[in-house]
Amino acid sequence: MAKIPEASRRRLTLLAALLASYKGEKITSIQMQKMTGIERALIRKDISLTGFNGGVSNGYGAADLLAAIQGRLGLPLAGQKRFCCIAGLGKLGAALMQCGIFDESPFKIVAGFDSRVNRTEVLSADFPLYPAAKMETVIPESKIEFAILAVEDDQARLMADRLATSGVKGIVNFTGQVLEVPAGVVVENVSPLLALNNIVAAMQSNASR
Amino acid sequence: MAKIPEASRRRLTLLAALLASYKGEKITSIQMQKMTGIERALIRKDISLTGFNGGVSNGYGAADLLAAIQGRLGLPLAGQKRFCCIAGLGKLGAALMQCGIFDESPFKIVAGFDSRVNRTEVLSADFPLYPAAKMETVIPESKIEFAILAVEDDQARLMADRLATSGVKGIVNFTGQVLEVPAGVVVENVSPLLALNNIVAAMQSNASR
DNA sequence: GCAGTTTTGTGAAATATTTCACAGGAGCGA
DNA sequence: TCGCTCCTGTGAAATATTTCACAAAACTGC
Repeated sequence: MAKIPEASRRRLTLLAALLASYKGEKITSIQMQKMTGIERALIRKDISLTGFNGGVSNGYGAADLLAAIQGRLGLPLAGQKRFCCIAGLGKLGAALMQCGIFDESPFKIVAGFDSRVNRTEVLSADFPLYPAAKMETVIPESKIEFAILAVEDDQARLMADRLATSGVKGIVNFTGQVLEVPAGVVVENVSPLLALNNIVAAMQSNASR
Repeated sequence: MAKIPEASRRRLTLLAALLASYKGEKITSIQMQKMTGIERALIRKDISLTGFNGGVSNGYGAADLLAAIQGRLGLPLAGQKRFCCIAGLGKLGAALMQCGIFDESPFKIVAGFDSRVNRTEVLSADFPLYPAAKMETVIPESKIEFAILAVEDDQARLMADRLATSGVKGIVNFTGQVLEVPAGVVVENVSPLLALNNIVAAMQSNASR
């Protein structure tokens, strides 16, 4: 089966998110266009990349379509657990670990790290918190695949290195730093500042159309 | 001047982030490739879209290149202030407003909103916090252009609507919901869950290459 | 069951993006 | 200054992506 281009992958993940919270039984490409802003012909092309073929002239079965996308992209299903850690337990890292965002998801946080011992001792969570020095042993032992990076900017690259060295395969990067990681490690940048800059750039571009 | 395609824009914003923290005077496309993973020919093409022409055979002047990218994309400079608000003052929203991430940036948070009055009264910040009912008046009055959306998923769409109606032009979406916004409003999705899904999808794709 | 309407799935055409490859400018060491 | 090296800037070629457009499939109302 051919590889799915990055742009299609991102659209499909977005569609999966949409479908996961969609309440109806059937959904058409027109409705999805309205909700996501993606051109409907493109939505159909993307869906065809998954091999799904259940959209029989009056829309797609939402649940089946979601399953097809998840299957083709290899997205984890609700029942599964894939292990994550949080690196950096400052305000933001602590909030991410406490806010319950991962509770219903297939991603489970099983460790937190901070280089300041007082953070790991003052905070509490329903998974263990370690000093950063333990990263290299805890990550492989706990089979941690992903990390949420929420350290201060000046530690970002060092920590990313250490996460990668420890075996982490994906990093959600909340810092403003651009991370240089070994091949095979995937970084997703979600820095609010970068996001705002992307928004400003998009606005300019729309304006001068 | 021609419009810059979205993919190029995103790469350029990333390069801008890279350059903003770059310590050297000169930088080559090869170094930038190493740090960002973007093919160097593509980096040069992207730079040429900005009209910058100062890369004289031994690399680009980092500061000049940064200025050129910022100028072409219309990114705000360090001295400027563009006003933002935070909608949703739960754990995550409160952390975002307190963690100081915007302090040195051209984005300034000037208001926080929550539909639960006790949140706006218990929390404190160096800008005012309002009940959500005040959004429609405060946003235009304070000339707020951007919002950080950190409400619970079940309120996400409603709040996004209200932000857009109030005149917000860009939303950084921390919720897991896909937002349907009027034309002219730009959404940047930074949900950690969506990010993790994107990472998983990318990993699969790299694996089966 | 039939005519009308809606929507999918998909080749083919139209665009857009990325990669290639190389001329030419600039630094460097002797 | 010369020869060597490194790097940019950019047409042209190679790919990839998106849009178009339409046949075929399935509901709807009568």
